[in-house]
Amino acid sequence: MSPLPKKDVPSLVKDQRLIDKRRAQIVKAAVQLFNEKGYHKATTREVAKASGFSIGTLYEYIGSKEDILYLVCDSVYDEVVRKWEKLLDKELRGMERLEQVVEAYFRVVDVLQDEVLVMYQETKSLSGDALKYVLQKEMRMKEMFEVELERVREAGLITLNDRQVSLAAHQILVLGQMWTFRRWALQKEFTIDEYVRYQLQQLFYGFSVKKPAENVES
Amino acid sequence: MSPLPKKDVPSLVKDQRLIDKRRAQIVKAAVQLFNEKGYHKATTREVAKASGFSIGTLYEYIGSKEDILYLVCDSVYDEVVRKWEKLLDKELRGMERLEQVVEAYFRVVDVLQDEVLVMYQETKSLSGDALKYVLQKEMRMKEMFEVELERVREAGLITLNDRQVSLAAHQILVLGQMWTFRRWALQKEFTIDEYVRYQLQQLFYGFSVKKPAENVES
Amino acid sequence: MSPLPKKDVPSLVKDQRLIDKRRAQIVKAAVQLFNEKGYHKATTREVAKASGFSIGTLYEYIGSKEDILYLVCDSVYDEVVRKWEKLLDKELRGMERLEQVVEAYFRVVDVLQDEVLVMYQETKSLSGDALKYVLQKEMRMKEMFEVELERVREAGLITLNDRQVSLAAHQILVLGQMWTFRRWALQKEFTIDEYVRYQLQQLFYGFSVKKPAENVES
Amino acid sequence: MSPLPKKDVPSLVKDQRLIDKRRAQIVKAAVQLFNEKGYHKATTREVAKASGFSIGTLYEYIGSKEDILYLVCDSVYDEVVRKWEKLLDKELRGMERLEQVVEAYFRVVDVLQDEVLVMYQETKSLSGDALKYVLQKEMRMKEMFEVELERVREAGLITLNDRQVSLAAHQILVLGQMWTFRRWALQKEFTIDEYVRYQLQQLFYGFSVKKPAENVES
DNA sequence: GATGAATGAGTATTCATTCAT
DNA sequence: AATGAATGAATACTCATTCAT
Repeated sequence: MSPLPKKDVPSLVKDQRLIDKRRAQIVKAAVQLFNEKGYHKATTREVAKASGFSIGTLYEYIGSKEDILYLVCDSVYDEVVRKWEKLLDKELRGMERLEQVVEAYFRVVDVLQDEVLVMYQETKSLSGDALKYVLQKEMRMKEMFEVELERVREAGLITLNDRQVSLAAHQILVLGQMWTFRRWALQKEFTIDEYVRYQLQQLFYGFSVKKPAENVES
Repeated sequence: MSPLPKKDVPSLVKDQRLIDKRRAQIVKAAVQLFNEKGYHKATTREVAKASGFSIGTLYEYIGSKEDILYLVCDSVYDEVVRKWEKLLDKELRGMERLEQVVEAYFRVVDVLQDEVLVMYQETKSLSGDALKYVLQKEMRMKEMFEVELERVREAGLITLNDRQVSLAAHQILVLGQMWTFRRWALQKEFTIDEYVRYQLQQLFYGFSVKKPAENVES
Repeated sequence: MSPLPKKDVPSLVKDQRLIDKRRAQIVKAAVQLFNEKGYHKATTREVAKASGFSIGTLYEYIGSKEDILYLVCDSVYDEVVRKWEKLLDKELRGMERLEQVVEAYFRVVDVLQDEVLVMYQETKSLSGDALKYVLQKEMRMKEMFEVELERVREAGLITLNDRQVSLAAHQILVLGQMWTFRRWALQKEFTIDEYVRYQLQQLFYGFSVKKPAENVES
Repeated sequence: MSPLPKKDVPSLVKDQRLIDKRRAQIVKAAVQLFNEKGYHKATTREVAKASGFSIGTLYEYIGSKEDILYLVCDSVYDEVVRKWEKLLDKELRGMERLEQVVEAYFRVVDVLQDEVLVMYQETKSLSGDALKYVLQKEMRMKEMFEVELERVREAGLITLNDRQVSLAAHQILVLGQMWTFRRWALQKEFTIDEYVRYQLQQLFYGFSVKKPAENVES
């Protein structure tokens, strides 16, 4: 898929190599900080310090505090997708492929917990273009699940209509995020392995209703 | 169920009737404001003004800005439960009962969208006791769903183990909240009626897998 | 001596008997409060509460917070003088009379420690007329000592010129106050009895220089 | 004598040279301001403005308003001692030495009137450690006088017991401060030269009682 | 490119005072 | 006379951002 356009984050520095390096430092520091205290309570000074340079230098690589948040959200998305694709075995087909796609996503979220949580909870603090771009990435991810669901539907393995497929794609996305934003409860009850197993079961078979009452969807 | 303990919010005013009235005004104003700009960007002066009184008066009824957020979260929970219980038809049994419980919850969330969204997104900004009390209320709601699920399980209508029941309860809760925090996408695609129908379908029957691959849970 | 004019403190209440009673309550409460936290850190609400009535009632008897301080300073002075005069034995004459006058003053200060300390430390927070009236009372007290000193000088018992007499009167006044404002140190080292004894000795005989070097005052 | 420990006043600025310079500005401005309106009525913005920089800059060099007061008290003490020591002629001995010590102290107080007055009147507004450290400096000064008094006593020039020496040291300290806190009266009546002369006379010889009545101290 | 001192608009909170009941 | 709810000016302190070195 074609990479989505990114919001332009201004920098006073010319060397693109350096910009990338410094911004990686910033994102790493910011993720940790935002996790601990939240975006609003973290100060730019703290981000600079945690990034390993001065406040002045920080502002050589960003235009505003919000840019930091944008960089975080943007790069978290990229990393999730990168790691996720790495996990996929291209050979699988059918339900197994779908299972694998979902499981891999959940496992990446587990590994990038802090990152995903921050992106998830603070995205709403973005404004204007930044928000637009990040939501586009959200939608792009959702579409990836949609594509997979359509594939199994075309193979005749599931019987969902278009709208149900779309909703299911949202659902998968949210169930991954849920592993982070409800971790205060879920991670006391379940390991990631259990979470993957039970959620797959739930997604595929629901409550395992024994004697289907009337089918809700005619 | 016994009402959960509440955090003590200090007030300089003695008349409890008046306190309740003013705090209701505050909560109403705060919900709207926090929805528009978020908890952190809303100022106490704005809350006071939107509540219809001066900043000084606001502080006669709360001890700190965080108290406002606590009042919002606490009262939203109470209102959700109150409205929800009102919708329930006590006559129903079995899967129909469960269906109704979930549907009623989704519909209440739809009606109280702004309130639920604020509670949902800003709870994390609470600290100390306030956070503890609000999370207790979250857990209490989850337990309500758990009880319903156990009931149908005991009736032999579904085949989930204890942990799956717990997870499913979390899930129902989150699917309600999801209707608010993804409304930017979902509410463009679905009406609340559709959302209810599809999510019930999904919860009960999953993807309607045609030829069950190997069952994930042995 | 003719009573000095007092600053007019406005009251909405007509009954002078009641005014006096309430103001006595206010002064008593204020002295304690100002001692604990100082005039600026004590709030009018606290004064009202400690006085035994509401903030509204407080303002029926005073016009402003500063009036409270004025009432305190004014009444402390009056009480010091009243108690002091009570202690004096009118029969004494000469140095014994002077000794007694000073000793009685020190002892009254000791009894009214909290009151004197507040008056002493917070007088400077008064403004305009209030300050003027209180300083007049200070001067009046100083003059009382001056009169006594002049009396013994006229009896030929001491050899001080007019200016020295005036300074000595200031000194006596300050030595009394010093017992309160340095109590954190003095009252660990001395009892009031000792303080009286040593200060009288010092006032009358100085350092007990053995072989008077050249006399400083020709 | 070993310098007393100082309370740590936090600064966001790293250059110690600059910190010292800016704090000197702050102290100078604060002394003037506190003299005019008192510590409580002076605002931090006023201090900043009078210091020649913005409120933000002020807070780069202090942690709280109280720190300003602490800096004032602390530096006033240091300056008094510094200036005082400069005035002392190390050659003098005996009563002349004592006379000189006291006189020099009074003269320094006269020069640093505003500073001493502020320190004197506002010290009580300090809390916790700050107060502790400032009172330690007070005690240190008192001990300096004590040492001098003991020296002349050992030379057999005066006949005071240990406790009288201690009290006399307090007294000298207070007589210096008195020149500032009663300046509204004293400085109308006396020049500093007169004040020095009369107070020395008083300290050394008391009221010049002609025919010692009974000696107070046996 | 890096630094960090300077800036000042912005914000939560307090508290003396008023006034309707 | 007494009450206490309402008011809003005032104030300490923060922090994103700039810019001279």
